Amino acid sequence: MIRVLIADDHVLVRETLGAFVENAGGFELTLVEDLDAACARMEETRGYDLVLLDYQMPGMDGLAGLSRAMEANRGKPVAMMSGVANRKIAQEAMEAGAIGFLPKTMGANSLVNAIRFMAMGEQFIPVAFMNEPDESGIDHPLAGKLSPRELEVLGGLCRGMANKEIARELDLQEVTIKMNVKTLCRKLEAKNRTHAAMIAKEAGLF
Amino acid sequence: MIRVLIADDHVLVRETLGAFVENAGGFELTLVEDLDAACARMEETRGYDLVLLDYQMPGMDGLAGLSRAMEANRGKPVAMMSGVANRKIAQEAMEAGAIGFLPKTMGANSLVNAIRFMAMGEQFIPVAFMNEPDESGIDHPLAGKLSPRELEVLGGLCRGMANKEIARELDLQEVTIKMNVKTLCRKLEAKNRTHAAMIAKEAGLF
DNA sequence: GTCTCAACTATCCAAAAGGATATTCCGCTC
DNA sequence: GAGCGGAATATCCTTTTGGATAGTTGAGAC
Repeated sequence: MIRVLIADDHVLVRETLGAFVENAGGFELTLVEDLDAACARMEETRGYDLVLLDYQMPGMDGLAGLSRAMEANRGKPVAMMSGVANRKIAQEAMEAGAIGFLPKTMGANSLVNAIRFMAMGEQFIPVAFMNEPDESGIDHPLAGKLSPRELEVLGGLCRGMANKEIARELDLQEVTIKMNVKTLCRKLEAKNRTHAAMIAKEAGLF
Repeated sequence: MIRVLIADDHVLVRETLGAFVENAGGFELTLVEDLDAACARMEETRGYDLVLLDYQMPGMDGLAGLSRAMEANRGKPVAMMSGVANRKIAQEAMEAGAIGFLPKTMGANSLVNAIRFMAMGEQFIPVAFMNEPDESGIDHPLAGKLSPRELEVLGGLCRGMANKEIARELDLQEVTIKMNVKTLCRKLEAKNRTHAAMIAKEAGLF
């Protein structure tokens, strides 16, 4: 029997999740509704084979709650789950020592397998979740602020072109490119063209 | 019963893997030793719930064999496994449509779970595998060619610093930095400092 | 010891980049 | 049509880069 503790403040989630896992067989389940209760149960029982924490739940306070739970569970696997969290949060959770991260969009059957997986000490994150387009990048905080022309020039910078070359390519005068570069640097808060190019690259613009 | 086909040219791997999966229960296993045999079995049986292919096996020819197997299995899950492949290959395999990628370093128990997972159509790659340092980056075709000093200077470039600033930081003369930049550009085949910085960034050096 | 090589330094020069200001041209609004 | 703002241009100037050539130093090879 795999001993699992699930902590989620939504009754609905807790119950349906619990029912599904129970039904799959081989699990001894405990359900609680906040972090305090979860830690208390861990202390009592000297740790579960796997603890599943909702990312946003009374007492969690982001990843601080994760650390608390990991301590209470005596180093045995603790995973996070969330209906809204994005890839970035998942990665931070893993770096903080979580054994896995489950988006609630996951199919219930897959979820049972994931639980088995993590209970035996294997890290787990759904591949689809890791590959989904990074939301923070969709509305590039940069691209919106730059004119089309400036984007073209920035593209030239990223290819290591000189102002003169960019000017030829865009059929403009060199001075104009200089201007563009200057405003680019201002908008991107870059010290110079090289810095601007790096910022663009960092943001994944090119 | 989950119907699984495992194709690997090493008898040892095939047998131990097979024994382990068989032992876990719930699987109907078929073992073959090359891609041709695998495809033949898929055609005969109208597809397995999951097909596991060794990355280097007679008939595979890299990822070409994967495509062939996916077709033969009528769109049902096909995964790759390998004892030597790195992250890059794994990603390519996933992009080519593999349902998962298993390094042979994986624990046998985890492996059984992974098979269950993939058989129900969920993508799977071990997190530890994805997070391991990218081998292609260890011996950066670049890093090896550059002296430690040049790497420091390149770091400065990537932060958009002027020669003078880098010189102050490294406690050298500006002319020296100029030299370093010049040789950097030569070694990286860059047109100028901006280009050099972009190449470094592209290679993941900073 | 001498030789060699790499890293650093020194001067000098030309080109590119960066910055300031003013002008023209165009499309827009009022 | 007057007024306005953005994009492109022109002129002028300073700083930074890029490049060539040559001299110094220190470590290691012979």
